[in-house]
Amino acid sequence: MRGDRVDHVFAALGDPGRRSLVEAVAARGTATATELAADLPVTRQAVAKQLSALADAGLLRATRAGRETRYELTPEPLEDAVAWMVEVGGRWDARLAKLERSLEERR
Amino acid sequence: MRGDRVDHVFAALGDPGRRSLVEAVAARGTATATELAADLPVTRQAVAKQLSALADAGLLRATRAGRETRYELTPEPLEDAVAWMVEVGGRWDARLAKLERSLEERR
DNA sequence: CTAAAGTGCAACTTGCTGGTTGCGCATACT
DNA sequence: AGTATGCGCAACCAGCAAGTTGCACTTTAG
Repeated sequence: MRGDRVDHVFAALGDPGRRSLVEAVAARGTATATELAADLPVTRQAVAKQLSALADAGLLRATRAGRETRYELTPEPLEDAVAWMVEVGGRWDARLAKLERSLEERR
Repeated sequence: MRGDRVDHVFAALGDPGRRSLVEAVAARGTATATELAADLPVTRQAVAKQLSALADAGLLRATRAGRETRYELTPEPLEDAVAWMVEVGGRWDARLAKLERSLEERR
């Protein structure tokens, strides 16, 4: 069921640190834990844990290449989250309603 | 800053209980803490706390009428969250990119 | 006027979660 | 071969956040 997946997505995106990690990965296209940790005031393991959590939520995909593991964005779950938002808010907000229609066109 | 607001929104929606509260309020149009708590296995105060948190995030609006406080949905912050998602995922996902354009039209 | 309904505030408990440190293992460099 | 780099796992710590209980305050009802 999809509602379950949305749960994980929102939970994952709930943490500001994880959100900025998603942004960073999206900006670079691909990244490793040590790369990202270099620009952050936290340990590599902390970043690795968060990346792992994001991967569990389906937002990132991990690919091991040699001795490094590169992460890349998998934006499909974001669609589900967006769908939830426009579904809940669509009746109460004109712009969200418009997006809702725009989303349903493609179903 | 609006990114700050998005932070609060995602944090608020990160909790499954709060998300279902938002759904419940949206479904009823308007609701009070005791009303919602009646259908849940938690205390009224717990619900009240969550509603208060959602109100702080800007997702709900509280209106005191007599001895009861009714909450209603204010979906504007959802737009910001959607905007963040399509902005991050737009380059990697055709459907999100389409939504991004659809969103920018209205700016 | 008295009782009940509805709410808010505050203190306390508890489980989760993000972070750290300390390893051990695999892969690349020289 | 030997060293350095990168990663994952596990244990541990500290803070937060969700929930509960208890109480006081206001508004409606009888």
